[in-house]
Amino acid sequence: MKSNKILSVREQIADVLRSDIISGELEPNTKLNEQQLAERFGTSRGPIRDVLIKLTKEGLLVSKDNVGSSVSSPLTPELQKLSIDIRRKIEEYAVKHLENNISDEDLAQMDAIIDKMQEHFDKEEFTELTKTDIEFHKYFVGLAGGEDLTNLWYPVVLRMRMNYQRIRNSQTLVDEHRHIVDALRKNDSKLAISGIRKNIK
Amino acid sequence: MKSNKILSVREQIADVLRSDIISGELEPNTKLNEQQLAERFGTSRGPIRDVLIKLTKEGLLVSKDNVGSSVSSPLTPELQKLSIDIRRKIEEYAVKHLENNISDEDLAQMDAIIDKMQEHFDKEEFTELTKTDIEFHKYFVGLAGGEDLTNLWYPVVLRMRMNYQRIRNSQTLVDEHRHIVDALRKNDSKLAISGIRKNIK
DNA sequence: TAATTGTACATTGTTAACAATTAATTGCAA
DNA sequence: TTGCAATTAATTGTTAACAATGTACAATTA
Repeated sequence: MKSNKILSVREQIADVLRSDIISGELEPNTKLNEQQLAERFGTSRGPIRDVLIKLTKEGLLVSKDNVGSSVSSPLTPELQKLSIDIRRKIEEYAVKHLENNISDEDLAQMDAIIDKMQEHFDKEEFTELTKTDIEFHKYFVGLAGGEDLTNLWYPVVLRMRMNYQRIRNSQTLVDEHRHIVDALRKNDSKLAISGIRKNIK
Repeated sequence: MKSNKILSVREQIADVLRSDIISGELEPNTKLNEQQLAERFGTSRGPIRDVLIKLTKEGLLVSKDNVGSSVSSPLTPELQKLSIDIRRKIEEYAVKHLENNISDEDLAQMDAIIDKMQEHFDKEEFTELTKTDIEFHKYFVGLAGGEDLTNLWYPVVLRMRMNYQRIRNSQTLVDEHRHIVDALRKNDSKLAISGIRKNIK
C-alpha cells in the first residue's frame, strides 16, 4: 500500500528549497530574502523563517543574526571525507540492524523506490534521481533506527550531497542499490555492508 | 583576553532550555507550551518557536505538527554506542587537524575553560560542569573544523549527554581534559587521541 | 455499556503591522 | 577624487491578533 503522506506547508517549502540547493540551482553564497520567498510560496514570512532555521540546522544554509541566510559553501575535501566515513558508519549500523529483521513489505517498498530511480535515470531527470537516491537511504535508515537515527544521518548526507553537483551519470548508481536490497533480502549483512561501502563515496 | 560574546535573545533562550534538558530538570516527554515559555522569558511566541525548531533539529526535542514539542527520550544503548563512535571520530579528526597548528592563545583559552570546570566541580555545580565540559570540546572542534564541523558534532554530543543524568562524579573528569590539552601543547596527536578515547564514553 | 458523534476548549499555525538593525546612499569637507 | 558622517532605504526581529487544528469531554445512539 502506497502511503501518500500528507506534508505540512512548511515541509513542502523545505523540500523545494532543499531540492534547489542540492541541484545547484541555488548556488553557494546566494542570499535568501524572506520577503521574496514568502511571495514565491504564497505565504507570509513566518513559515519561511521556520524553514530557514531548519535548513540552517541541516547545514544547507548559513545564518547571521540581523543579516539573513545564504546557501552554504561546499565542504572542504577533508570534511567531505570525514562525512563519508560518518555516513558509512551510520548506514552500516542500519544494515546490520536490519539483518533477519526486515519485512517483505519493506523490501517491496525499497524495490519501488529503486524503480523510481531507474525511471528518473532513463528520463535524465538527475535532480529527481538524486532526491530519490536520498529517499532510498533515508528509508532503510529510518527503518533501522527510527527518527533518532534519521536525525543523526540526515544533516550529514545533505551536506555531502552539495558537493555532488554533477551526479554520477551511470546506470551503475541504480544497480548498486539493487545489490543492496538483494543482500538485505538474503539477510546477508556482510554483503549489504560491502554494497553500502561501494555506493557511498 | 576574555571574549564576552554577545548573544541574541533567541540564543540565550536556547541555552537555558538546553541546560534544563541536559540537566534532567525537564524530563523526557515533558510537553513544552509555547505560551508558557513566552511568559517565562518575557517574549512573544515568535522567538520561542524559533528556539523550539532549533532544539528539535538538535535532537533534544521531538515535534509533531499541530501538536507541539516535547523533550526527547534517551537514546537506546545501541544508538548511544553509535553516537560515541561518531563523536570520537569527529574529535579525533579535530585533534589530528590541530597538530602543529594551534596557537598559544588557544591553548590558554582551553586551560581557562578547564579551570572553570575545576571550579564547578569543587562547588559541586554539576550541571554547570557538564556545560563547561561541552564548551571545552566545542572549542577545539570549532578550532579545527569551523562552523561546518561544529554543526556535524553538536547534535551528536547533545543527544548523548541526555543519557548522562548523573555526571561522572570524579576529579578524573577534569584531569582527563588537562591531559588532552597537554598532549595538544606537545603537538602529540597520538597522545591526544588516546586522551579523547578515554574521555568520551 | 461501548462506541461514536458533537461541542467547547486549549494549543499551534499564520498573518500583517511595527521595531530594531544592518546595508546603501547621499552630501560634505579635505 | 577620496574619506567620512549623516541620512535613507532595505531587511530582519518581534509582537499581537486571528485562523486552523487537535484534544477532552459530554451527549447520543446502538
